[in-house]
Amino acid sequence: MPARVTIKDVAAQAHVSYQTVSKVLNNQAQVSADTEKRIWRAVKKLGYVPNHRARDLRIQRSHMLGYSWRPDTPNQINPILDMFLHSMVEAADAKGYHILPFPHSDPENHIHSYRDLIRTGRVDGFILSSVEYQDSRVKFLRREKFPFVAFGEADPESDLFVDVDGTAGMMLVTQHLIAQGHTRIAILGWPKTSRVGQNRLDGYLKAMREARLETRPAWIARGEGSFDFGYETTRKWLDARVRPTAIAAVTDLLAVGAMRAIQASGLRVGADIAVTGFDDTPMAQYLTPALTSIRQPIWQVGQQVIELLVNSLEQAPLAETQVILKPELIVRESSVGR
Amino acid sequence: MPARVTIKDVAAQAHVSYQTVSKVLNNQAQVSADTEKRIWRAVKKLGYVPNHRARDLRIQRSHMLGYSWRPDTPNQINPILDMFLHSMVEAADAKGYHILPFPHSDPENHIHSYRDLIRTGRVDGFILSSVEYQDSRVKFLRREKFPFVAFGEADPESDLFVDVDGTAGMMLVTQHLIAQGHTRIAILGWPKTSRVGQNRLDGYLKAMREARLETRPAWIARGEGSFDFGYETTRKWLDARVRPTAIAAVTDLLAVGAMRAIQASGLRVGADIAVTGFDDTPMAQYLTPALTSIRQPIWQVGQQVIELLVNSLEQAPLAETQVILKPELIVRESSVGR
DNA sequence: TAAGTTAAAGCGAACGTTCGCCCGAACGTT
DNA sequence: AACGTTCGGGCGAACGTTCGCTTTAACTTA
Repeated sequence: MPARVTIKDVAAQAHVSYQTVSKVLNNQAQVSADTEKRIWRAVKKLGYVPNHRARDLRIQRSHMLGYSWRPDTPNQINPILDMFLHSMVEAADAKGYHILPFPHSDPENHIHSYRDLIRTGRVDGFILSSVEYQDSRVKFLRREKFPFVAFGEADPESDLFVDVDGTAGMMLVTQHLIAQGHTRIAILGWPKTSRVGQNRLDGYLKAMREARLETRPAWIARGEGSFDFGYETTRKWLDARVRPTAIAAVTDLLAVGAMRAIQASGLRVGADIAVTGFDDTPMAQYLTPALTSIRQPIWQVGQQVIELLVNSLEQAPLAETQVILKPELIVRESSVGR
Repeated sequence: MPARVTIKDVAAQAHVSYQTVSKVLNNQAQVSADTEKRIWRAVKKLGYVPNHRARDLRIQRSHMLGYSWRPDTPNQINPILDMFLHSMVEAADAKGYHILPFPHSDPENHIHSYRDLIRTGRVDGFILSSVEYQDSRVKFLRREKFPFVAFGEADPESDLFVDVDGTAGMMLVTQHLIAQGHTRIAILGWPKTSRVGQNRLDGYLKAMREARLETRPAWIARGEGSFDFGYETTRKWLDARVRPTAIAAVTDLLAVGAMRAIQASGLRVGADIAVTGFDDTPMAQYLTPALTSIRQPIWQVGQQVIELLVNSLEQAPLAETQVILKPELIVRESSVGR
């Protein structure tokens, strides 16, 4: 490990006091063009880079943004994480910040991690994902007046957030099915406690209402977003006297379960019964038939989240405090060819 | 934001000098039981937590471990990232460290990011993944004598690394196919430049040799690990005069391509031609038929990587410097039922 | 010419720790 | 009684910055 080159080395090289070097570096300087030039030359020559540890201590900021994500249940991956994290890391880097991922413990000890990171001065702000109704993290951070941005609608009144319009997404899907001539459309949804699930369901309901189509309570299923729930529910629907001709799922995994159930009963997905997913998981395109789904603009979400957070940290004027992005419909074989 | 409570506040509360508090906190103390008790009580009462920024500056460490991963090519996800990162984050946390993910730029400017993180004192060490032959990062860090651990075999002579035995994995798969009665087994592999790809191919070759089965050059395909390559290559094999009865792929995605080609030509995967993948991507279990694959012990890799790195940073004795883990065969429908 | 104004750069202090050295008291030894 | 040891704890300094105040010199202005 080579000897560190500090601001004092640069100062010596340029024949000025080290504080003057600091001024030039943060260009808040009253400095003659000549000395400025000398200083920059010295910086270049010695390959000086400011030491973040010292800088952060002095200015009482860490330039770190905390992020923790929900650990996956064993068989469910988080297809979004990769791109989301990558997007945030890049956006943060461009603004001189870094992302600090930390363990997402159970809701009980949850707040602990947040509190500790604040107290130890590790982070300047947080990014929250999977925000639910009455989220304890939101409450805590708001109480502490500590900066954060949520991915997912937090409190419309006061908080910063970025969200993808799930209602619009589900409307897109439902309208697509209707355009294909379907009228008997069932939905595989999430529990009522899920904010995201509720939004998506609303989109389905709205599209159905606008098309003046009947929604049967029996065709609105709510459960966990698992393969099994999709499979079993679909089986029941297939066994019923009147079958739906299309099934819209709020998750790709649920859709896969539905597809399997349909295929197991000898019917063809797409031709006999249309199926759609949500999230456009990577596997969607590789299923047989390939799954129609809704793609979220995750990269943009990451960029926006960081933009909002950094601007608020640096007291920059916020053009907008709440960003709602539109998702995109990806039509594949599972919902056409009737 | 509540006023920070510093070590001096604790000292005042306990009626000692603040340096004494520091000693107690780092229990390198010559302190009477009485004062020690007083100090701890004060710490509790005030809810004191040491400020990491200041501590890190003083001791010249950051307790951060840098990690950057290869950004995904658009259609390929990194199913491993989620669990790997999570595993590392947890392991690091347990030892008082944090993971710092940073942008993985193109190989050219690549080293820049590493150098900057070192110079600015942001990190104490690095975790490298996707290590290839003649990896420039490895060369650089070795030259700088900066601590790092590789996921993937680096230099057996000198470096710390954790790897999953790809050769063993591919042997497992090949032997499984042989046990199912297959003798004409083809392999979908990666280019020669890929270290991982070479290891896996070796496993196939070894298993075939041990079983005294013939390996035809035409049945050893090498290309990028894409769906298309799997699809096209398989089509060619199917059109040939003599067909393989089983196809082992070094990637799930390649296997999916193969499955599609087989199904497109009216054959049944499993019953007519067996297919196996590698990595046990989450989608593997949801394909029809479900895909036999090899699961890597990613969680353990993450734990071991951190263990190695932290121990080497803290000069702790290293029980082992190079860890090779065995993968696990997951048998599903795509390779049975002949 | 004296006073006032401005530009350039220096200087001390502080951020919150840890580290190593020093000092005094108590104790035991010859 | 004088001397060495040990223990408990205090003190100054340092890590590498940034911040705000002060000083010096040069330039205006009346």
